Amino acid sequence: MFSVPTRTQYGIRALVHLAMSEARSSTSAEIAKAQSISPKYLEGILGQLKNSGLVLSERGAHGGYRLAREPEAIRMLEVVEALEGEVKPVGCLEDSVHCDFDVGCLPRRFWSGLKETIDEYFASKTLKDVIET
Amino acid sequence: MFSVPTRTQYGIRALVHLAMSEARSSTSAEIAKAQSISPKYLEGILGQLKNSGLVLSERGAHGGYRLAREPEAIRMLEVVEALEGEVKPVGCLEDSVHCDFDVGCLPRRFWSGLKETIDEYFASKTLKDVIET
DNA sequence: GTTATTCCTATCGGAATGCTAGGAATATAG
DNA sequence: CTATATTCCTAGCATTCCGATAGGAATAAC
Ligand code: FES
Ligand code: FES
Repeated sequence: MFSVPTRTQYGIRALVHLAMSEARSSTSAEIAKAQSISPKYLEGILGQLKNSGLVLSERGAHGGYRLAREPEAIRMLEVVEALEGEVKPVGCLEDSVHCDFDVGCLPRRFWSGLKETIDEYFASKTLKDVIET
Repeated sequence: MFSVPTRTQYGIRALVHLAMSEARSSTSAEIAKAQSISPKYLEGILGQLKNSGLVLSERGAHGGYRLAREPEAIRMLEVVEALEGEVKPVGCLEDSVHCDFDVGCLPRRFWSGLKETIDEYFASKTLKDVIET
């Protein structure tokens, strides 16, 4: 249960790779090979990270990707939200949407607490924490 | 992200229903109607909860389901594991399985910490906590 | 033996996931 | 200016998973 999509796992591995080779920029193909990730698939993932402002890119020969900020300034919550959207255990956590449970929705608070717990974990970790064993 | 399958949501709603009507036993159809859950689908879910020893059942006329223990003795971790299996964010958390990341696997600890965080949340809540607002 | 119920197994449509393909845009090198 | 290296964009596809449904067998009460 709660399995993390490969998209997110790969995205994080890619960021780890970039963090380890800071300064110089790495190409998508290089990262894919080093991390055993399907090259074309990774291209799309890096695109997402770029659109979210987590990495910078340069096109053309000698192009590639590098981190937009230092690892300690990249919160993992940002990363997972960039890759898979907000953590939302159950759909009914949106405002004003309520299930039709007649006696009022008891599980709601339970799920809401779960979301907070997960969000806090992700928010408390930075990319630097991830690469430092 | 991290959306909880309806299977688990329904299972918990069913347990809540049973907890609210303790002592007397409720039929699957009755719970399904009260909770707006597909009746046949719920049958299977209750079967799982029964096989995990969380609810007791009686067959035949006047049969039905009831909690196997009091709500305060039912940890939510047991419930979610009964319904969806162990919380396992990434497959590589199993012992001795290691990804082929060449410089050693840095994200591993990150995922492991996530699993612990989620498990602790579920383990800290009982069914009684869920029904008490 | 009739009725109410749990229990078992099989199946199915639709959505999501993980991945692949092809090529356009863009930058560098020579 | 051309060849090359790279990001970027869009479409499509195979497989798996999810949520749900169907039919009926077993069992217990009355
Ligand atoms: S509002 Fe989510 S189960 Fe009720
Ligand atoms: S052991 Fe899981 S990503 Fe490496």
